[in-house]
Amino acid sequence: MTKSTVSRALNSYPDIAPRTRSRIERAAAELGYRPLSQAQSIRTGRARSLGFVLATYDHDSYRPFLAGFLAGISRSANAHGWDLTLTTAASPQASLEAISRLAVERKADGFILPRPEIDDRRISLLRAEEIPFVLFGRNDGAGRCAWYDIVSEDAIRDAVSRLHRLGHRRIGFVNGGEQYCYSRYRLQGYREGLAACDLRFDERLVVTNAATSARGEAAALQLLRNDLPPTAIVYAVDMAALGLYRAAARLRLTIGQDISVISYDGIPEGRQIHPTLTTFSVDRVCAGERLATQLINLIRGGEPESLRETEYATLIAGESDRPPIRSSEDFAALLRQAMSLQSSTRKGDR
Amino acid sequence: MTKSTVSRALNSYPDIAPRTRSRIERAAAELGYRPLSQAQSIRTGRARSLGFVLATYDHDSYRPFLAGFLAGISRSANAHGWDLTLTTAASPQASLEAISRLAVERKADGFILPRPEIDDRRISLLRAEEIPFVLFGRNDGAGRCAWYDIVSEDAIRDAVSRLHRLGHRRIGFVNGGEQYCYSRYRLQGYREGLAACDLRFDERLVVTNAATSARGEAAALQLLRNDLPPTAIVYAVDMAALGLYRAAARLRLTIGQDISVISYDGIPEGRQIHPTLTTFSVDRVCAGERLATQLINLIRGGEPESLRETEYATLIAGESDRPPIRSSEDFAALLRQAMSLQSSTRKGDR
DNA sequence: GGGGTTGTCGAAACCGGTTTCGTTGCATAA
DNA sequence: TTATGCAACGAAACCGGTTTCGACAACCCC
Repeated sequence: MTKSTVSRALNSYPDIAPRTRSRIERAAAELGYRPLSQAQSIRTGRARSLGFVLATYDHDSYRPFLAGFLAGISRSANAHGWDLTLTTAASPQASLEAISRLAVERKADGFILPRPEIDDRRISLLRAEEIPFVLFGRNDGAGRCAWYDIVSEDAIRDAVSRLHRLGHRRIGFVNGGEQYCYSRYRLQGYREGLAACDLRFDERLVVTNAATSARGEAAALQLLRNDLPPTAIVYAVDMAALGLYRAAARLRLTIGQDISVISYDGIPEGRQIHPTLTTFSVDRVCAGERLATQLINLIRGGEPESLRETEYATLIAGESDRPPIRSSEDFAALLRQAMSLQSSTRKGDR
Repeated sequence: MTKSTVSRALNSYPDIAPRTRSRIERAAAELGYRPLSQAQSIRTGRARSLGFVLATYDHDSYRPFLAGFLAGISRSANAHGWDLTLTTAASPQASLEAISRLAVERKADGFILPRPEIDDRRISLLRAEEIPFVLFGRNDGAGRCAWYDIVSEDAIRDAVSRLHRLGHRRIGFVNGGEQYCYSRYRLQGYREGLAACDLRFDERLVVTNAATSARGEAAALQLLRNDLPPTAIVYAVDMAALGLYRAAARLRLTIGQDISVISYDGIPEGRQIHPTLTTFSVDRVCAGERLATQLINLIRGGEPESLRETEYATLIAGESDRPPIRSSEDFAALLRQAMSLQSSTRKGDR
């Protein structure tokens, strides 16, 4: 019973007799023996660890989810006997360097990449170095990738339909960062929703690049300055939708009455704000779990094409979407009044 | 120039000639050579990695800070050539198991423990196993520990003084979780503040165990039901203070007029809510950096007693603390009216 | 019954380092 | 001049595993 026999038994080599193998396995279980991953690593090159680079320069929107997302990754990784090596990066360049560093130092055998961009340099790097990775989000242009994604286009489409059923006929859309792949899907969902309701696409009702509440507020004001303003707005990102609450407060508008909103993400603040936000919620814990599992399978030699999963967002009905209480024309008149009032009193503020 | 010479040169052994050492160092720099930590680990037992166990069962209050905190840890660790191994735990028991696991598998050489509790089982475990750790927060009962902490008692004391200067004479206090060490310090700060202003401590003005917005809301209602209610409340935790906003909205009170509030933490939501929250902000990035640096020094053999640092919270003045507009008696009358209105309309809500 | 497979395991090399020990050369003291 | 000591380095063992290779016995076939 030498260590070489033990090693081969535990790694399911074919040249170990079934009886020997089970004896070894039993003994290992009794002694609580688990091979040190570092020792394995120097021969195999595998660290049994997943890499995750947290981009601190990225907008805030996923921070509320961070704990849950990490919990999902960690839970799944631990279940397979793997661990999570985390590092942060303050710039896109630093992200790339962090990935390379973790890879050459063999601190991570593969990476989970959140929020893929259209031309994502992380993907080019990882592919060039032949390092396994999974995307949290699809990337159509990237070829054979493994990914997990929420079909946000479905959610946005349903949001439009839902508002239409409530009686809204001018429905705006505030999208997230254009560099991200998700914004294309969500815009597509918005267009699909309009088409399904026989509404015309009007580019004056669309604002993009709003993923923070400040941007979301500016976007709302921009939309509401339209000649024929929307009576409802679909936001692609919850954090931005919170900006609408601020804009509404400024203009003395009541959300759920003067203007409706449905958003996407499911941040906890949406349940606490008044009126509560109707939003499509994403299960980040589950996402983390699935991504970790997929990445481990990929590292073990799975085919990227077979490691693709999608999930649906679930509607959390709040109080922010109600039937319109007036026509778009009347709303326009009200807004003109509110905005002139707003600008004339602004200097007196504070 | 054998590998043993190189190893000793890079690890500053004394039996290497200065000339040889510098030659080796230069060559290593040119080739970009860095010893694999796994290979080192099997002989030295050190993984050059810090452990952090994220407690997902813990209340939400530090989630907004999580990214920043991790960024601080990661930045400092990387600067020293170390890495961060993260895992999550869904229960206190799971926390302990996660710590043991990471330690015996040598995935972490030491741990950063956030939010120490009065009788913290993590501390007993780590001490019993002789594993290095640093606390984010003091723990007077734990003996020779290294820690980094914000002197929150100073902040709370100053909050009381500030409200007193504004004219408030009935000042309530809503504390966080009693099991945590920090709540003792903050209560102490509250008492010091009262003493400095010649105000009497009145236990009816103190609520404890409120670290979430739901609890904070309930705490506010409890305080406002007093015969002589506070015209200002100091909250030990921002998340709980957000609950006061909800309570105020219910009771048709305007924060910064009918009631003032100063809180502690500096969560970003405080800047976005209306009126903006006056709060003492904690620099979590810096905390992470310092903690990681201290832990590395501790692992390298530093004395725990010499690895203790404190920092001050910085006041972020918002609009939530203003002079009282009426006496506590008048406020009590107003509240009685508001509360009866509230309870009679409650059934009609929604 | 002898030679070739096949199944099973031990021995040994190896991974990339660290650490101990022994050797060498040189300076110093006897 | 020779013994002594020390500085500086190489050789080799070691850490805890993995992987290759070879040995041995049992089995099969002719």
